[in-house]
Amino acid sequence: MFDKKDFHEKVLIILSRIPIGSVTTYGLIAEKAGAKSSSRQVGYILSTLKNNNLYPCHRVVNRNGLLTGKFNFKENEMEKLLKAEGIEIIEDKVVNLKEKLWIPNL
DNA sequence: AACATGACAAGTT
DNA sequence: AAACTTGCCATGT
Repeated sequence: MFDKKDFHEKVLIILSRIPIGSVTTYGLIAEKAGAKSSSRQVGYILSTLKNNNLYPCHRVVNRNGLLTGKFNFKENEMEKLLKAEGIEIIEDKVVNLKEKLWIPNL
């Protein structure tokens, strides 16, 4: 039984634990937060955070490694932040995603 | 209250 | 392999 508040909370917790230099996906976060099929809501939550800079929103990409949320940032802020952490981006996609991917664990 | 939309993902064609 | 379809569910109109 997961109510939306729990889900939201867990997402934030997981989000705050993404290591520098790694990325993770909406689906993985959703799964660890207890609602495997709610990956969409994860993105929605991030958008409501409005890039507080309190959470590393830029380290979340879709399962393809594509920077789907980049338009929520200033121009190419997202890409810049990731590159600054050593993540290579080509054509808005994370290069070698498998290596950079961080699997959330509680 | 009903309907459309979205920072996704998995399955089918 | 790429395009299309379906499931999902909180938010906004």
